[in-house]
Amino acid sequence: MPKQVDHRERRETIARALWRVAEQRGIAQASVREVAQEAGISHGAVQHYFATREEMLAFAMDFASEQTSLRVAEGVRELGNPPHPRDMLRVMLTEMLPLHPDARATSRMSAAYVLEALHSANIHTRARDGLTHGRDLIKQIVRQAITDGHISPDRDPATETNLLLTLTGLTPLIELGVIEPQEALTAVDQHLNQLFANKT
Amino acid sequence: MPKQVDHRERRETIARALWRVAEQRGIAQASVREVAQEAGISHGAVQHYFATREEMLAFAMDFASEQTSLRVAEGVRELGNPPHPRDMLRVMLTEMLPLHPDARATSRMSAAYVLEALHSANIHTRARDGLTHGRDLIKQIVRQAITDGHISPDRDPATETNLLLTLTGLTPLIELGVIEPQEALTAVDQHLNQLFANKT
DNA sequence: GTTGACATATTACAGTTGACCGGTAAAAGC
DNA sequence: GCTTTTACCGGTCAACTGTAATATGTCAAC
Repeated sequence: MPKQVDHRERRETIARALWRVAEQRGIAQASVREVAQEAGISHGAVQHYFATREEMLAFAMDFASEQTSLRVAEGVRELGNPPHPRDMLRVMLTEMLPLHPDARATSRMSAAYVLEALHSANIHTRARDGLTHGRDLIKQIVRQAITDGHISPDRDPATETNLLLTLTGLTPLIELGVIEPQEALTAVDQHLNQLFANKT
Repeated sequence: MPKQVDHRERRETIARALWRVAEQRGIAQASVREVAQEAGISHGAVQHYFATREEMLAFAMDFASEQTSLRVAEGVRELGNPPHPRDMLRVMLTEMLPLHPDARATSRMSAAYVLEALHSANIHTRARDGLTHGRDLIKQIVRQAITDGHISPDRDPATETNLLLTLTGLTPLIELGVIEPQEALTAVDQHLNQLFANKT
């Protein structure tokens, strides 16, 4: 057997280097050479792990989604047992917003992901499936919360789910410094207050 | 006097060509040459109107914001007199969402604008100021609506304004086909219902 | 019809890009 | 020792980029 390296780990290292370049200089500047330099390896090495730049970008984007999911899972695990649906939704939303360094990196990759999806059939499918999956998770929580009497049965699960996802629209306001992180949290809590109004 | 050309109009023509390229192939593909070809002129002509590519992009983005404002103003003008604050907010929000071709073009430019602002101090300032201005307009409407008794005085104008702006977060869901335009409108109306609950 | 100002087109240049390829080093099996 | 497989490097090439310099076209005033 030849010299062995954890392929997956290498790719993740390169992906994180790409995140840093994208965060500081934009996705457009994330060339193979630039990312290689950021990762401290030769551009030939990057090519060894990613046949094309497109493949590298796609992996870095999927990796960002994956890491976000892991952070959410971690946050939910720290909640009481069983966790209150309101707290679960709050964790999900706050981890999707750029409120701390890790979340900011993945948030920016997600933004670039969506923009790229608009003119790349390949990425479009993956982004859509990912979003649909996340939406279904939230919808299930909302449905269960209605069943358990935490949310008024008058509410339409689908519409309320869309409105919850909509809170990620705070991202541009935070990123551009139009509002403070604290104001974003206030807005999230206010929305959740309304959703869980007059209930436990 | 020499042959005269409406400078502003030419720049807008080029900007619209840039929109088309950006919409179909992404901002990254919006090179001087590509835009020139889309506009049906030589790339030298584009240079005549925009010294640099960056200047061209900045103009196209500002032009998009401007056109959105014009569409909003037009929509508000078509309302009753005096217009109900709820209707005004609805027009603003629906014109910012990619629900028809013009709005989609400007929406995509806005998205690219924000992404670009994250690593360009120049654009950052302009994007932030533009967003802050729009936010102040909405906040003023919310304040007035509270004064006029359309919205409960229990609501905090700043937070409610942030939540209204947040509805632009429906954009990715619409663009990726996760939800239908009709569902987006339902969500907007549901949010406005809650905001104007128990009031006229 | 000459001039001057501006619009547009052409060409050139230097730099960067992604992709490709040959070569080398290292590790493991034979 | 030899071969095979994997990891990595560095160079090369064609294509494309933004931009500058230059040339040509156009039209109105004098």
